[in-house]
Amino acid sequence: MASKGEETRKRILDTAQDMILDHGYAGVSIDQLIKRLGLTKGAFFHHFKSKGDLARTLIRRYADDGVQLFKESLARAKKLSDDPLQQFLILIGLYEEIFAGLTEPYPGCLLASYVMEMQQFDVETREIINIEFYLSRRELTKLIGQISEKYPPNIDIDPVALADGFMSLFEGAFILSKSLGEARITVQQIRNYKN
Amino acid sequence: MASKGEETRKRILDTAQDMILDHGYAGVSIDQLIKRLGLTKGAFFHHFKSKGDLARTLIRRYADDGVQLFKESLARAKKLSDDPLQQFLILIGLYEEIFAGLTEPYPGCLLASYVMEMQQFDVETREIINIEFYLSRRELTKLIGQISEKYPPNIDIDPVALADGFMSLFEGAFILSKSLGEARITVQQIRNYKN
DNA sequence: GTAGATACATACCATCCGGTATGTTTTATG
DNA sequence: CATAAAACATACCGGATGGTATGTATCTAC
Repeated sequence: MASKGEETRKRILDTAQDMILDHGYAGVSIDQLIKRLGLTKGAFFHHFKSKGDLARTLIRRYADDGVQLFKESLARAKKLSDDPLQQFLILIGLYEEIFAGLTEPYPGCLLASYVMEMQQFDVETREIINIEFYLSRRELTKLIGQISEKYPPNIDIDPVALADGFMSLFEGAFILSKSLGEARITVQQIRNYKN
Repeated sequence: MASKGEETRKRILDTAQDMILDHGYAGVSIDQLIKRLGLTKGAFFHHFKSKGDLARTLIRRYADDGVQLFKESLARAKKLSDDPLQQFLILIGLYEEIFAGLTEPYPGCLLASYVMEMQQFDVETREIINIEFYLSRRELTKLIGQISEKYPPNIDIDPVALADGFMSLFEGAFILSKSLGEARITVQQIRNYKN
């Protein structure tokens, strides 16, 4: 079992993430955060040496979780099919499942949230964001490349642009869903787009 | 010609928008803003009665400009063709032109920026954002509906979902372009998606 | 030209902010 | 059970923040 300290640290991270997705990073003060947690300044600064440290830790965790989820999902997809197109469709299906299971107050993407106030963060934090996007792009491009090799499209395509398009659709859906309430359909819509 | 006061007011709005797109709304203080403008507190609070007033005015202007641009572009498209599909493609082309003309430090969308710290704003400000998205969705849905009537698709589609998909792609492209530098290709990519 | 409105500047304030110094309690370990 | 480290609490600080009160210059209209 996790020690008391680690548990508190996790609680801080979780609550901070919730609040940042609603108010933005600069819009969340440490005072507000610890008040909601029922903690004190001493407790917070015992776990994080600054607010920027919290921001870095938070986005690193988010990015790492995202990478792991992608790896696991891709592994599952590869186990279920040898065909790259089928793998891609399964992959999307798995993500669809996850987002369909989420309750109404739609969370949003922490990466996008950070990007919107990029200049607020130090270089290291910004680097984490960039790496995450480049990584996603690379993996998606690889998959799409495999698909277009096996199923030569009638029009010539740019796998990188297609990967970007997919990611854009993904991130944009978060924005819409937040302002309109629900847009999970969009994720499902992607499947129609593929051919 | 605009009076001196109106000019200053416009300068405040323009500079504020620039700064908010880089630092987020909460990340921009009035002190920082007026310092960059070479103004004083008195000047600012003469033009806006609070920071929230600035936020509201700013997003209203942005939304109104967006609506007008859409109307003008659609009118131009309708003048150039009677076919709804062609109109849609021309419309996209016009937007593509605009974004292709922008210089490297990619601005971003103020609406998306606000959405990321939605709880920071009063109900009226949030309402402006919601209305803007609903309006865009309605207009796009109408257009797509006309297209699918004239060119019955081989799979049955949901015009609303397609409109959402388009908007998502649009908004998401802003995020990617901001974190990776350039993604205007994505806009062009949309054209391939249509058929 | 002068009265009033508009457009700014100056000085100030209460509160909040991130951060620190220092204390107290709890927990793990020998 | 003693002890030290870890986990938290309390109290405080300098500066930033949004906002106000009040003054002054500039412009406009009669």
